[in-house]
Amino acid sequence: MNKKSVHNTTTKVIIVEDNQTIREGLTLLLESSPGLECPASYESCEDMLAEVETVLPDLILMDIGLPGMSGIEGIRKVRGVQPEVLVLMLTVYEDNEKIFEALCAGACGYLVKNTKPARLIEAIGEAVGGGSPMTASIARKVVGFFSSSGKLEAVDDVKITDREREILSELSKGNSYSQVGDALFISVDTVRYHIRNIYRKMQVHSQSEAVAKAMRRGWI
Amino acid sequence: MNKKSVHNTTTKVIIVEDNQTIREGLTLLLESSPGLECPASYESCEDMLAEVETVLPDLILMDIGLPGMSGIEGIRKVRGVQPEVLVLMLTVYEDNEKIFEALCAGACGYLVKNTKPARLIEAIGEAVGGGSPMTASIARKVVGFFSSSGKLEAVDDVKITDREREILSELSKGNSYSQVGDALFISVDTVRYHIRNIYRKMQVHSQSEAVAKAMRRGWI
DNA sequence: ACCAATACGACACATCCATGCGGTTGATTG
DNA sequence: CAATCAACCGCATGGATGTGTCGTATTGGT
Repeated sequence: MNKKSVHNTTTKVIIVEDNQTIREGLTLLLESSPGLECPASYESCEDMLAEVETVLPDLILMDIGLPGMSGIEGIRKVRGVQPEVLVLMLTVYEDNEKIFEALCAGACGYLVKNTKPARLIEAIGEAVGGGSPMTASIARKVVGFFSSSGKLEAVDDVKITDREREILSELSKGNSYSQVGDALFISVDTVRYHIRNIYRKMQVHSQSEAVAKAMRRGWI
Repeated sequence: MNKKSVHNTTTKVIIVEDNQTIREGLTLLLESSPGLECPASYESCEDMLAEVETVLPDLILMDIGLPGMSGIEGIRKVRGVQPEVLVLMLTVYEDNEKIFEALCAGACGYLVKNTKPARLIEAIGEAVGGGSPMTASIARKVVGFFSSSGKLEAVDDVKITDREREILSELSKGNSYSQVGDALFISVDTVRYHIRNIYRKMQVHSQSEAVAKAMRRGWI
């Protein structure tokens, strides 16, 4: 929580958007909305980053396709110096890659540029209130990421036992067979036994391959 | 797209909820909403699964804490037989684990039980329309998952070279030193050389540990 | 011109791994 | 009760790995 927001009730929103028309339109919209103010707007992340520590915004409306530093990189940079600031993407990109890059970088919401003014104001309120505004289709993509990762790497019908998972986990920590045996209170030969079964089930022939595959499948 | 939904404009919503009062209240709400119908409701996943293939619902309102099979397991089961069906969670649980399990299992949205009737009806429309309705705080948790995974594992200042990354990648595919050498057109001993450097930089002493660590750091 | 970093190559050797074979025990399930 | 399965244990062996030490070549930077 920064000092400014304690002392006033308005939410400071700044804009990073290279298109001047859009930028000015947004500024007007924000300024005409009760509870919001727009103390500054920028046409590049570099400009924004130069001032962000004096302006201390509560929320940043961020474009992606910008001259110089991309909006994605801008998120990382600004959250490096102002970890509490909220970043709301407002862009034309609706492809998975951009969406996930932005969210991984720390954006708290993602809107597309044809969003109606009223919805945008509402979304800013949502973000400030602890939510993550997204368009319907983007929300579905985000949620869909989990159900696809739930399937993970189309597991070809193999199941691994708890014990085998433990063994793999120990191997991934760099333990040798005998160390794994000590850790799990079994003999080296039993470790071998389990690893044989793991290799057979996963159709691999080395520790590294087994560990890598297991990690991609979310087993360890 | 199932046959039924082609021939009528109403959305079939069924309910799985063990509390009779809530179940009946929801049924009334759905039936009184234009465009929605509620042909059936169940107090357990088992009951629902027995009829779902004849009822052919468009959407399922699903609780989690149920007698017998949990709602989470119910999602997996029902999507096994009806992959197109939408599942909207309606539960009291708001902890990360339940949320992510449900989404991984294939739920398309997640609401909590104190949701207002009007919002619930709206959410059903959103889900049918290709969205993923969630409460604000749950949306933030979902998005927060990405930003935390984006950080990966705090890297203790080490960098590996492109060549070293290639080597690790080959090892993770299960290739032996000589196979890696063949793949990258270098000798086995050079592979050894690179692996020595990798081990030194990462402070590990086995392939598995190196591969696991590299994957957690997003290097491969 | 020199230094540091990177990539490449070679030899040696103790240890570890992958895989073959053979077993026993207990719990679950048809 | 027989069958299955997970977990447990042992032994043998060729080949792979981890680590030591020694080189050369190229490249980018001060």
